[in-house]
Amino acid sequence: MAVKQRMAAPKGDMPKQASSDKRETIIDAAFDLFRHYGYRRTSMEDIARAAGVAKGTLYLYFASKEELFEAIARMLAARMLKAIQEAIACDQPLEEQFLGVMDAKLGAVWRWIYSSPHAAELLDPQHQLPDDVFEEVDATFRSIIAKLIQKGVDSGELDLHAAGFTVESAAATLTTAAYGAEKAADEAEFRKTLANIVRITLRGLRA
Amino acid sequence: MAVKQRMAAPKGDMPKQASSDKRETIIDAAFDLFRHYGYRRTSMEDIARAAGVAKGTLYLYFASKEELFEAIARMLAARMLKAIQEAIACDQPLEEQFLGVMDAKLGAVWRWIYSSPHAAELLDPQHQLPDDVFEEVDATFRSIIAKLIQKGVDSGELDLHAAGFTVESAAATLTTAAYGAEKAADEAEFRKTLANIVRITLRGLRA
Amino acid sequence: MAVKQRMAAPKGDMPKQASSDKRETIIDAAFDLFRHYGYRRTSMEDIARAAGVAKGTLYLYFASKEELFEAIARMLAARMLKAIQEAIACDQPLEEQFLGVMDAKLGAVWRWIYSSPHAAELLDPQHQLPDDVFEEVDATFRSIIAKLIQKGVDSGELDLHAAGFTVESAAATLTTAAYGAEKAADEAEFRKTLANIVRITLRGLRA
Amino acid sequence: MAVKQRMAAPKGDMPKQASSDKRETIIDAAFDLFRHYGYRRTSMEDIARAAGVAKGTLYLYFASKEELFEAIARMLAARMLKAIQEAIACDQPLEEQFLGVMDAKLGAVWRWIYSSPHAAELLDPQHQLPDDVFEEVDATFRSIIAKLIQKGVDSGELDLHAAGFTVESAAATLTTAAYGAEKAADEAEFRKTLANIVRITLRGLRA
DNA sequence: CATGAATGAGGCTTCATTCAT
DNA sequence: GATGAATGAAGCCTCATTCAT
Repeated sequence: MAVKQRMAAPKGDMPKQASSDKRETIIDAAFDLFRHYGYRRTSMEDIARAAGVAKGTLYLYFASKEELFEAIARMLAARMLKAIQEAIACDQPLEEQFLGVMDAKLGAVWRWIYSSPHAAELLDPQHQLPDDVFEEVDATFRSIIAKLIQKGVDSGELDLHAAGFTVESAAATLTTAAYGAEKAADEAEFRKTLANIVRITLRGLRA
Repeated sequence: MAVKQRMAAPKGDMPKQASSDKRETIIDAAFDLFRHYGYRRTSMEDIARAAGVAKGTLYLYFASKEELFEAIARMLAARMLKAIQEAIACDQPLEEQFLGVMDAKLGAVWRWIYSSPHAAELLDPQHQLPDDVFEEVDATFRSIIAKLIQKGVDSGELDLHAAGFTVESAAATLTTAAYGAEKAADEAEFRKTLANIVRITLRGLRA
Repeated sequence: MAVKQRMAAPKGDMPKQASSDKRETIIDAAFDLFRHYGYRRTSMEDIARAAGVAKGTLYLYFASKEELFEAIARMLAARMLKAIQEAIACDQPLEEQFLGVMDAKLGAVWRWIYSSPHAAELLDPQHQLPDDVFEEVDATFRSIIAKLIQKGVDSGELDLHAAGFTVESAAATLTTAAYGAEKAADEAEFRKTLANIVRITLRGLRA
Repeated sequence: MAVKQRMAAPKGDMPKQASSDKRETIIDAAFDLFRHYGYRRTSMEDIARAAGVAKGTLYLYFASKEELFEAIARMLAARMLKAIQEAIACDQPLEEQFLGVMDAKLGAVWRWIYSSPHAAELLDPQHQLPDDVFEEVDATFRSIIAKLIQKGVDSGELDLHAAGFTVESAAATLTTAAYGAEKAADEAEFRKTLANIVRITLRGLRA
């Protein structure tokens, strides 16, 4: 997975590249094992073997098993943020945009976490994730959802007043309802359920 | 196994009580510790101490740590089933009944599981719960939701056709959306979120 | 297994009988289990169940698991002693008598101990058998063998002098050689091997 | 696995030695303890302490207590095989050769196993030794005994026909009779008893 | 930087023995 | 005498982490 590059290093001044590679190699290997076997059942020994390095090497890049886990979480958060922001780039009908943003976030989580038989363990807050790891992701997500709702209100498509919601409470409710889709057993069901939830809730807010 | 005898105790001699309830004492202690510290971090030693018995005593009632965990799950399932069935006993407007049933199930889960910082671990399928432990609960729950929707359709309050749903898909969607409420941070938020989700989705199905 | 006899006890003065029965019931059950599963793998729980009594009852008859084991050994020693003494009662040719005595002792040991897959454990001196338990058996055995050899010398059938033996050393050697037969895998092999050893060693002492 | 390097150590720096021999150090320590205290009463903790390593280290070399035991057995089997093969190298009278081969095998067993007060436990088939561990040893032993008998027959020294034996049955009988010597209480007695058995049985087969 | 042998605390489970009833 | 629930010491094994090379 990690490609060694000895040739192109003229002096001795560029070990960052290889190092960075090794760091990612480890993260990838660990994430893969965590998803397949869970946090507990994946030993540092396993990770080292899968990454093709010695056990001690892991501790050169991560202070502990827990910190390695956190690094994975941070990587996932970054990917989700990017996906969410890309989802509103294209111009589409309101419902499609809702669906797109939600799939960008929830779908990513689903594919990375919930599709694993050990989803629960991976989400256990025992792994004291620094509070801010997913905070930015959530904030961005909710603000975009709120913006879309506002857009619907402005265009007259939605009528929060009739339903007794504010933009904020509507955004919170839609978001939360959508979370339920993560219970899905497979990706097809996930997509269908998410679409149904978006459709039914938007109907509830329609003018 | 041990028969409870509260009535026929003439004097104050009911030492049988403690012995009979030992199994429950252990379950309670274990559940408490699991919620507070998670499955992994709760040792059999801890449970024994909390239950006020010796370590070996635990094994008189449960063959292993895992089996003790399963006993807890079974107890919770039984309580939920009872709560769900009680929730439809009283006559109320449709939305209230939806809310009642959902709170009976999801609220129970929330209070028992998700309110714990270790909810995730407690739900980890690693603990291979016999497939049928929560099956009856889920089946009952979904069938009652479906019945309520049918009732709404019959009374003309709901119009699935306009929304493009069948009774089944509507029931599934409502149920799933409601699951999202379990993400709530505290019980007040849980109740409010659940109410919002029920309101907004029912509106989406209104005639 | 143990028959209760409540009727025939006129007063209250004869509990020795029943007690003694229970003691033997326990010994029988324990011996059976020890032979089948070995000392370690047989728990006091198992013995109690097999004997049809409660665990605590075992301790009314035997101070410890070890003492129960010793009681079994003592019982076996007594049976062997009886068998050995019976073996010389009948009049027969010298070789037959040798064979008879040896089979009485070694055969008994073989059937009771070595035929068990856990023979080794049952003979582990960890079970500190009081030194005298099998002492009398051995003494009787050797003295009878010595007597038979003397008889052979007196009748001119054996010639120890030519072979360079005394009665004692000859008795010891025959006895020891015969012990080897206990390596046999089944009783048929045991008998054949024992017969061969007796035949060949007696030939070695013939005039 | 680890290569020993005694020669090329210029200074006094041979720490490699200790590391390389750790496996053997553990085996030696464990064998010693097993002989003195038996398998059961020797804990992994004890072995680690005796070998001067940590408990976990034992598991770097042996997967379980049982496997450590098997490694000891294998080592003993190898040593016995070597001793047996060396015993027929030198040219000697028939009886001396018998004695030599038997002492090589039985004497080794006696010194290693039966001299321990826990011989029995060490031989308990509970420790499911792979069937072939001592198979080669036994096969070699018996085949050599048979060869020696054949040699005696060829030279006219032995006369199996008169005694009613074949080479095979004679070999089996001698071998088995010799096993009895292992009952000896100390090494002097063992040697004397073995010599007596060999002498008397060979006399039984003489022409 | 990299290695991997070594560590040892900690966890689950068993079972001989006790004792209140 | 008889019971069996309760005890708790002791045992085997795992694995995150360290450190000398």
